[in-house]
Amino acid sequence: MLDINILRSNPSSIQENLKKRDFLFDVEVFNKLDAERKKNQIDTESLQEKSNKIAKEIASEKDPDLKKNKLKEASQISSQLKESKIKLDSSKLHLNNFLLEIPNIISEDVPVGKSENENSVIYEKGHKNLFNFEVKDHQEIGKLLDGMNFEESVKISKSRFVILKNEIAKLHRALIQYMLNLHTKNGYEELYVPYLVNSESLKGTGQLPKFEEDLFKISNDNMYLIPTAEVPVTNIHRNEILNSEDLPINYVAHTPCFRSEAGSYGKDTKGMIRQHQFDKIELVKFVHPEDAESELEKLTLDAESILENLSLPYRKVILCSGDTGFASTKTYDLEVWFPSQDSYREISSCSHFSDFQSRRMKIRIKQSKANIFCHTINGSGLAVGRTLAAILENNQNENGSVKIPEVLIDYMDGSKELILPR
RNA sequence: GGAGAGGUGGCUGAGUGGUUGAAAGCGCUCCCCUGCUAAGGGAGUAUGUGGUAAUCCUGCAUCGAGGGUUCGAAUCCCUCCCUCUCCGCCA
Repeated sequence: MLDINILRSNPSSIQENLKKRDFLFDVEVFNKLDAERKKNQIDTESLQEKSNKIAKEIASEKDPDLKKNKLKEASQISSQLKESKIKLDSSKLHLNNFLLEIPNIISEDVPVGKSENENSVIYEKGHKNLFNFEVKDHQEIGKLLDGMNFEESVKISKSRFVILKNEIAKLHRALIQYMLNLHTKNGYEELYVPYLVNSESLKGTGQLPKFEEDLFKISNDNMYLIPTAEVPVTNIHRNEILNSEDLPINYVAHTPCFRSEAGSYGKDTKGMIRQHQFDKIELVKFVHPEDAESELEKLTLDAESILENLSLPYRKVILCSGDTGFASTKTYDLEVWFPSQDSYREISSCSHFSDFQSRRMKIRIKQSKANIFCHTINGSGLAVGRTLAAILENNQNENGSVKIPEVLIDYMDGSKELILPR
């Protein structure tokens, strides 16, 4: 949610900025809604004042006749007040709904563009293996190793789920352990959090009200499966006033993530790239606004360190304005190399939300004068399923066996290679 | 799931229809006094949102959340959420 005071004082700059997203901020509609709200609020509050005053007078009025008159008057005010409140509530609701649908403003250093084609690569890192044989994709390797099954999961669930087995299931687990250990060593506090959250939490981080169709909702309760650990972790401090000496707060959490993937029916139908359920390690920071830029860089580096240590080739991309998410002011994507697709694919998305989320969630920083909203930053560190798939593809041998990255060998009880079953 | 008790400011804790945004204590901040320390005295100490250019002034709201009754609700009624105790069930 944007600062309503800026919308009032400088609507054209906001409008200009949001054009970069192809979002039309309708100033006229806004002004109309805000003026309506203002009028109703002033009306209601002055009636309320009158009502409060006369109620006090009644309490101390001794003369029975005067008291009777005042009661009559008070009764009239009260019914006017009731009507006025109804109007006020409705105008507040309209204004609020309007505000909730406005995306965050785009940071000045974000390139302007319409779609992901206009994202710009900052750098590429790591060595792409030059395979002297025809590379297999990860699902084929998974099958050869008897570690990945997409048919059984359809039977027990539906498409876009996977069953991992044996050494691949273990590698999946090893990745989680490894990532959590590295991040906690780098100063992130580890959390275990609920996978079901209420709608307030989703509103706080920005998934609701706009993106309900991307979520799985529990039918017998007003709860949703989390689409990312960002939701429970960021909402930990909802409605809180933080002490500035406690900042930055750094959290890391591993959770499964559930996404309906509505609207992506044709995309990535094979393999583990796009699933309804996947595991992810999420990094979340609560920071002072002044530190936000540098903290985003830090967090992105922390996510990158996993890719580096796993020796996976990747690149860092800054998303253009049109591809930057609703709540974000600036986003870096980390994309890992998939040799079977001859392309890079997103494996982490590191975003600075400025005070967009904290304003919705009312997360403030204690100041001597007026409290300010803190800034939130988060990113994957990393998506586990995609990391697994990337290792299988990048580390494959001709027969389908796979070299285990050095740093994971201990986590695999000393195994250096995933070998084909006999 | 059943029975009962309860949710008040940073904390403890009064308050059962009318100057209660809220007593008192603790904590915290500032000032005074006391040649250190200890003790004492005084003042202040929530959040949000309006009117405003304004940290001055001032209105309104907030005693778990949302409704209702009433001229007036922290106090009465309803629904929901949460906490505690006992019982049942259970990874």
